Amino acid sequence: MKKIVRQNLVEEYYNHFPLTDFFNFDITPYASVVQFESGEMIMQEGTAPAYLYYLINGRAKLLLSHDNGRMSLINFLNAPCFIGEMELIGAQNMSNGVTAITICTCYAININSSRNKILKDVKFLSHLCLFLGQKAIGNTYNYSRNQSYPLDVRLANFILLTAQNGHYREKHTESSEFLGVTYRHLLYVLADFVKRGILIKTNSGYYINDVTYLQKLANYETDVIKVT
Amino acid sequence: MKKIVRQNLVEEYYNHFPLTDFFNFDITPYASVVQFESGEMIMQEGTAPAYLYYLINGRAKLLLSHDNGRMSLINFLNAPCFIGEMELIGAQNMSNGVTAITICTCYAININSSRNKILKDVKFLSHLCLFLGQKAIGNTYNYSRNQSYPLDVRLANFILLTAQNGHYREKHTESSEFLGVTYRHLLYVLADFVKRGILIKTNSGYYINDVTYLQKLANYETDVIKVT
DNA sequence: AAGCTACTATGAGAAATCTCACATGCTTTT
DNA sequence: AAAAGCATGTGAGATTTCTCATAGTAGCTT
Repeated sequence: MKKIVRQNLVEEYYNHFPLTDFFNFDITPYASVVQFESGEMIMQEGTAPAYLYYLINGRAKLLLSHDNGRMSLINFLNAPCFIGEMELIGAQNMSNGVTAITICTCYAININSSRNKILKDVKFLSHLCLFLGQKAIGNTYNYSRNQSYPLDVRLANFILLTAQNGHYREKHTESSEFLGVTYRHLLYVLADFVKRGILIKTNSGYYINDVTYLQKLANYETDVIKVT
Repeated sequence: MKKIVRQNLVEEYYNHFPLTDFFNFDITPYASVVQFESGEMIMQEGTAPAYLYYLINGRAKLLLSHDNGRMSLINFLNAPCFIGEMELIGAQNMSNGVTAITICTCYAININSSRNKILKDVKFLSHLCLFLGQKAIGNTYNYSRNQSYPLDVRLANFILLTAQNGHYREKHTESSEFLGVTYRHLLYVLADFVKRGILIKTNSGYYINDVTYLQKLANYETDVIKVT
């Protein structure tokens, strides 16, 4: 986590993403602008987070570790989005793990010093309710949408979400678990993508050769498929 | 919607489910206790709801109608649970449809007269955040759990959720859509359940012959399945 | 009465997906 | 150095699920 201190840069963020509008009191003494590198851990699972983050730029993933020490990907977090809000309001006792996929720029709000003020701030609570509500709606939409689609569609989505610089390099074991299919089958479909010229296999993963087609697949409209 | 007026009954509800604890002001002038019959519409889709409900007993289903006039089942609502909270906070402009599955007892809070007070009440907003957060967590858990399981498991769950008095009588077209499988395949699996003696076909639906087995299936533990 | 739509129902073959079995390479443990 | 654990890869056969085709029934329309 790198704190951004260049004053003019910080001001610019505040201008574009007016965090101050979320609170009835002055939040700036408690907040700073921070950045996480791609792959860096934003929240460690099981620990009580010290900050409430508000992701203003970037993409992260939400992880859950099982008893056997395995990690599984639960969901993606896209800006703009709170991180750590569940723990803050106590909906969750143990925090989930969150890792940056791309570079993530966030407001970091120190909880310890401001918790009482925050949790009694009508403006903030309203915003949080709205955020949680919309997230729930989005999730529901996504889930019910996903469930109907065969793996190639979901995989296309997944690749687009996790790839960086046109390069997909997730572990097959983790992907297959997240996508709810067998490792074996995932490999079949990946091989099929390669055969179709959508992906190109590299020694460290897969290179996206035909983004357009991948996007078409991901957006999945019956018509599109019929044509293919 | 039937309003419950017998004073001692109303008091009993308030004692068991202290709605008053959700607010910093006295909500009772705005609230009443109401009951919906099984199958009765609790919220009509597309209309601005007049009440915020808090379901204290019963089970309902959340519906969404498509452009073509078709309804699809999105989710189940189990007590205790808010109904209409998304519309209240403005996370959703058009309300979803909600229909009672079993008899549903709710607190009905008149929105028009109390909206301003409610939306500025810290206590209520905190509770709502907590509710929304926990619901989101539950949903996520459910969805990621479901996606991995074959139809028989999900169907077992679905039957248990929708059946009344041991009788399952959903329309196959709607069920198959909700479960994300073909009509054809749903019938196969239902037929299989009948063959296995779990269900018994009646002229109006299916009678649950072996609840225990259905529950085992629904809870799906690898061990259980291995044995079968 | 004929036609239309929607739900139910069943059969047969195809496609998607799973299970199991086995081989390889890379790390970590012993 | 051997053993064990884990991710990758591939093959073959089994199971689940889909597609398509066909029919019957009920209600509604014309």
